[in-house]
Amino acid sequence: MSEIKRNDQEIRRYEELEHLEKMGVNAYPYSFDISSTATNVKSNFKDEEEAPFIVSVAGRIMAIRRMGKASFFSILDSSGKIQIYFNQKLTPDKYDEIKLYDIGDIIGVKGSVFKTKTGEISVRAEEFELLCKSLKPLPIPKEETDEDGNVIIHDQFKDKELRYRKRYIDLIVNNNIRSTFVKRSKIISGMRRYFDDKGWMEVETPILQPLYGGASARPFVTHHNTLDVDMYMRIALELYLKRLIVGGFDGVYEISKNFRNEGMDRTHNPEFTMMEIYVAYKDYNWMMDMTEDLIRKLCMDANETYKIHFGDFDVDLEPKFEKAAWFDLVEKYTGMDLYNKSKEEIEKAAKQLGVDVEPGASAMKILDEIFGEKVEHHLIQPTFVIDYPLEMSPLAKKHRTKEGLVERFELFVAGAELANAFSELNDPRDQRERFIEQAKAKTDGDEEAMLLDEDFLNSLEIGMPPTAGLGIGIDRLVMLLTGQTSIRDVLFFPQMKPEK
RNA sequence: GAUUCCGUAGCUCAGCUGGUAGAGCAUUUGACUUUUAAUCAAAGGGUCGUGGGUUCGAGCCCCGCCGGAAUCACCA
Repeated sequence: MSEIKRNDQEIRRYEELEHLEKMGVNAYPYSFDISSTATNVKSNFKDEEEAPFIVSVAGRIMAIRRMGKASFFSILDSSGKIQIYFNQKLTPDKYDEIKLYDIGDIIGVKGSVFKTKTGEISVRAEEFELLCKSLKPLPIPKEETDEDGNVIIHDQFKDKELRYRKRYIDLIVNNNIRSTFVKRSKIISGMRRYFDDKGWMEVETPILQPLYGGASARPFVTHHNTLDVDMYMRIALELYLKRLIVGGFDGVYEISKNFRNEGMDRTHNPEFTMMEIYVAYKDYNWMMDMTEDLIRKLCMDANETYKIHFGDFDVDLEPKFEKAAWFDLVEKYTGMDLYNKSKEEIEKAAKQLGVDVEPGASAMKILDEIFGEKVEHHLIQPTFVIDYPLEMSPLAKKHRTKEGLVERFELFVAGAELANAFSELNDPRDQRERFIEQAKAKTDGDEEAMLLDEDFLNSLEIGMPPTAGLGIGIDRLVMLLTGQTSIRDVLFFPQMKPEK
C-alpha cells in the first residue's frame, strides 16, 4: 500500500467530512429531485410575480461569501450559475452545517426565487442538503466585470497540460470550453439526423482487423491471444462499408474512431473520429452537392450563422462552394502545367519551385508535395478540388473522360482538408491492378502503401453497384465550426504522454 | 524527429549582476443578516520538475533526463 500524501487543504476537507458525518450528515446521498436548472430559474423568474416561485436546484459550489448570519453561495450546474442565499433565520437548525461546506462541494437547494438588492436573481435556501463532499481543492478562477462590461478572469486555470490531463477540472472551472463540446455533440447528432432522414443506415464494422486498409497510414498493431495472430486497429472505415454496399444496402454510414500510428500535432491525434458514408447508384458529382448541403446545415445548427472565423481566416459557407480541378490549381499557383508529364519533368518542376523532395520519391509523391506546398494554403473559402491523379487514389474510379485522373474530390476550407470522396472503384480487375501498384510502392519503401485485400476484391467480383463514398474528419470539422485551431481543444481527452 | 521557450505554494505568477523564497486568490482563525474578485484583522502553507556538475554558496550558471507549449518536419 502506498501512502497517500495529502496537503493541508485536503487534510482539512477530510476532517470536515468526518465532522459532518458525526453531525449525522450523509455526505454522499443517493438522489435529489431537481425542478429547474440555473438558467431556467433566471429566465422564468418574473419581477412582478407575487406568488412565490419555488424551485429546487443542485450544483457545485463555485463561490462562497459568508457574512456572519447570512451567506451567499454561487453554484454551477450544467446550464450555468445561480446564487443561493442562506440565512440563519431561514434554517436555524442547519445553518451551522454550511460552515463546513467548501468550494467544490455539490449541494441541492429548495426555496423561493427572489431578486437581491443588487439585482441578482437568487434562490432562498429554505431547504438544502449536501449531495457530495469534494475532498480536493479546485483551482477556482474569479471573475470581475469592469465598467465596460468586460469580464476579467483572475487566476484562470490555463496550464494546457493540466487542462488536458484533468479535463474534468477544466470543464468545471473554464465554462467557456463547455460550448465547444456541446457544439461537437450537436454537429455529430445533426449529421446522424441528416443521414437518417435520407434513409441511410448507421452501421458498425470491425475496429480490430486482420488486415488494415482504406487509407495510406501506418497502423497500430496488437495481438489476439486465443487466435495467436497479430491484429490491426483500423485506419479507415472504407473497405468494410463497401462490403455492405455489396451486401445490398443502398446507403450506409459509420461515425467512429480510426487509429493511425503517426505524429501528433495541432491537427493530428493518434485516435480520431471519422465519418464515412457510401450511397449506391450515385457518383462524386452528386456527393459534392450533398456534402455542401450537409456542411452548411451543420454550421448553421451549431453557430446560427454561415460565417466562420478560423485562425486568421474569415470563411463564409453560404455562397456556392468553388470547384476547381487539381491540375488546374497546380497550374494557377505555380504557372506550370504538370498534367500528363513524365517523372523527370515533374522533378524538374519541383526543383524550380523550390519544393523539397525526398530522394527516390515517386512522381505522385512529388506532385502531392507541390500541391501541399503551393496550393493548399490558398484554399480558404470552401473549395472542392476535383479530379485527382490516379496513382494518388487507389480506391477511386477512373475519370469518365480524362485520362490518368480519377473521379475524386476533396473539400478544402481555411487551407485544410475537410472531406474526401470518390466515385468508388467497383471494377474488380482495375482494383486488383491498383493494389498491385500499391504493393510495388510498398516494396519500394512507401511504408504507407495499401495492402492487397483478397476478400475485398472478392466482394467486388460478386459485384458492387455504382457508388459514391465520402469521408469527413469529424475532429477537423468540429475545429472549423468552433474556431478551435488545435485538435486537442475539440477532444475531451487528447492523447498525452503517460505521466512520470 | 528538429528548434525555441516553459516547469517556483492548491491556482495564476514575480524572484535583479548567484547570497537557501514573494504577491494575489484559495485555506485557517476572528468580526460581519443583501454579498457578488465581498470587506476588515491575523495565521499556516515550498525537496523551486528531476539527477548530476561548477561554486564558500544555486530557483538563478553548465550537462543529462522527464513533462509541456509553440513553430517546422512527417502525415491523404
